[in-house]
Amino acid sequence: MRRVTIVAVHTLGFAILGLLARQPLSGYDIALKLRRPIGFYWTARHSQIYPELRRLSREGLVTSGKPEAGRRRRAYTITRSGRTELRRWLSKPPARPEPRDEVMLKTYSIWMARPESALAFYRQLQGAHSLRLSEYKAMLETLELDTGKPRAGLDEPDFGNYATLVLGIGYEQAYLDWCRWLIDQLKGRRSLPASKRSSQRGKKASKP
Amino acid sequence: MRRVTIVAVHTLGFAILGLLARQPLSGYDIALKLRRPIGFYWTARHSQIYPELRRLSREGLVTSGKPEAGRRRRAYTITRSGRTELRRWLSKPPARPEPRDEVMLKTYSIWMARPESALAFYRQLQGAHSLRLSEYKAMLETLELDTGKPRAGLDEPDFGNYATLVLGIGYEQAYLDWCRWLIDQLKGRRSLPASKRSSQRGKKASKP
DNA sequence: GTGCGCATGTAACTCGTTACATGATTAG
DNA sequence: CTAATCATGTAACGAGTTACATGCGCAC
Repeated sequence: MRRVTIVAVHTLGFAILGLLARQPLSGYDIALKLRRPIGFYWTARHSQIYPELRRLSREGLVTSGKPEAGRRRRAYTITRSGRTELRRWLSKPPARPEPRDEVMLKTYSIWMARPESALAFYRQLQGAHSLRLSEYKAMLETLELDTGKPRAGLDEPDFGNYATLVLGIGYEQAYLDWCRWLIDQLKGRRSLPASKRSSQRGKKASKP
Repeated sequence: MRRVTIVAVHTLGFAILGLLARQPLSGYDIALKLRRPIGFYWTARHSQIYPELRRLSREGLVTSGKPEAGRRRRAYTITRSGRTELRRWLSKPPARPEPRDEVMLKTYSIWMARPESALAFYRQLQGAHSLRLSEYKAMLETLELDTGKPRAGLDEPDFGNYATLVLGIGYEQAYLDWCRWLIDQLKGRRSLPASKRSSQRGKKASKP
């Protein structure tokens, strides 16, 4: 006999389940992981995490033992049904994201700006993204067996880290290409956008 | 004599000012523009827009005449100080965005998924982004003088549209590269990530 | 013994969404 | 005349942030 329970879990709940599927953690630990590495694509403060953990616990998706001997710390563990719910969520088509990109919004009005201040703005942006790119690359290297080859198999947690980093790097590279192009434009040099320079960009991606 | 007024405008307020800097619009028109084209990087419902317009009006950044003859419609116009505020905002470094990327969050846990459902998931994603890319490309073409050359000058509104589209296209291309790579991985074909296939990707961006 | 990092909790507020509500104009 | 679109407004709710608050354990 199978009990059909309607469980409504927030996205944050799944972020937490995704962490606990790898190892048991306390609320405090989760807060740390939600800064780095997950913080690159999802964040939450502890003021959200503790209530969410209690909710997950109420739903039976995680369990918490008693606080550790002599410590206040209380570790949470994912349950069988927690894993099931997580897996179900993984294959559900994502909610279309509400776009909130302040840089794009500013760029839409770039024609209003004084060229010198625009130049300063986009140079600063370029610096920030370039830093972010090196950070990602360094993290990727530690997960690589060989250049471009993940050390982990498809069913190992590290493959998740690897795959997200690959997108992050692609995204940052595209962003930097764009910064360079735009800065050139602002300086009066009318170069081609990166995406137009080579006609086979991306075309041979799956058939090397 | 110069009055120094501390004006606190929401990001949405600047989105609206950015639109009104191009032409006078009613609240209704703004709601439409905030679906497309601005909707690609910022959105708002009319329930936010009307109150925000009244706030901007109170601050003296926009003015609204009487409703048009016999119509309910009321058009808003940006003021001189509205333009000044907008320009000031443009060069201010952007607030670091709170990342909320559900797809990345799922990918982080991809090792938990059944390969077939993961495959279906990322194929669907690929389709959606591929559609988005063609949409961007079609929009870009209408703004192009010649392939890769904007019709508009740096100080014309259309340059803003052009620049945002260039990033959008770069981003979607990177996203599609990643989808292809990941799908290959899931199928057991261990191809190189797009970013590793050619070592000069992006390097010659500003010096063709 | 004191200050820092661990560890958890809650209240107030903000921004944004959904839903409810109304009325005018126009196309068929 | 009637339905769709234009046009505006507000209330209730939800998710997330900032700020306030507490207490333990350990290193100096």
